[in-house]
Amino acid sequence: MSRNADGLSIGDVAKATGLGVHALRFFEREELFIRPIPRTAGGQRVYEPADVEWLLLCNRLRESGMPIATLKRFARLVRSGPGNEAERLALLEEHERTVQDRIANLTASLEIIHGKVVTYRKHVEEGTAAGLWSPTPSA
Amino acid sequence: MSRNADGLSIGDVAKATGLGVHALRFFEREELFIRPIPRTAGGQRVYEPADVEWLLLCNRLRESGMPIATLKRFARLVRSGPGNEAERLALLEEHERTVQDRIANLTASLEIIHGKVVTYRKHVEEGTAAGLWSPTPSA
DNA sequence: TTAAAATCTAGAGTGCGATCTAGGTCAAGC
DNA sequence: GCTTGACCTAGATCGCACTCTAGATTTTAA
Repeated sequence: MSRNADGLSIGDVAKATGLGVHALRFFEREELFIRPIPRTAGGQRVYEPADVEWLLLCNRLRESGMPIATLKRFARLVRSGPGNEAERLALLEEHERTVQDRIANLTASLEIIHGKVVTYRKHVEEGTAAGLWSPTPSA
Repeated sequence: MSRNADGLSIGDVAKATGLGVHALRFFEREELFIRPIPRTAGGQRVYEPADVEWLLLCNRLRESGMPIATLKRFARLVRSGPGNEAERLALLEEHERTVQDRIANLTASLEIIHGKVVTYRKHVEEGTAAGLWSPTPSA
């Protein structure tokens, strides 16, 4: 489908990134691309593979919890070209720390959840009730 | 603050759980407690320590991504008393898998982000530009 | 050539999870 | 007794990130 010679339609990009055409138009309105997306004579967007690559990174950043506002700052830095690499680095390092913290926090929660699972498993297998929640706490 | 003999005010519980009085009232409307919270003659909520313990677990479950709807199902199971431990276990096991997946996914994203960080760090230190995003992808 | 599928814009709507507002009532300390 | 701060209800509002609608236009395939 779509356009010749590396020209990708919005539908192609949606398929390649999992993002959905509405989301892609939303991304453009929010200035999350690293360049203005050109149009055909008829006004339809023409992407290229590098846009897809960028969107795949965006997906990773979003999945790892980066807010749109931060992604927008990063896109703006990239869009404005060479010379601000230290700023881009600082932004990515900050996000890296955030993700590390998030993983640590999730791991801590996981241990607690796993503890509950073990307790319930033992109870279900053996018929004891120690350590389980009862509907009337102390009263 | 508060009431005598283990009776905790909503403000006490807010402090103890970090949840905020609005959130606590919201939780009650949503039936996320494991028992009906009693009131003073004047109509003010009276919590006890076991409610705080429950809320701390709720915090862990929420932080680890459990939706309110699922938490509500879990609370309903606990509220309805002994006999459904196998269901509670199934719910917790399912959530445990979800959290494990989430950690794996975050870890994968972290590796990619770290790769970018390393690339940018090298660039900033050495002044090369290989592997960095430029504003006009291929054109 | 023409029908069907994809795309366009601007703007409204959705879902989640709180969070706040308004207009009071209750309770603790001086 | 009175002030001050905490608390009450019901319902509105918010922030985020999409997601969809409507109605028109463009593109592709038969």
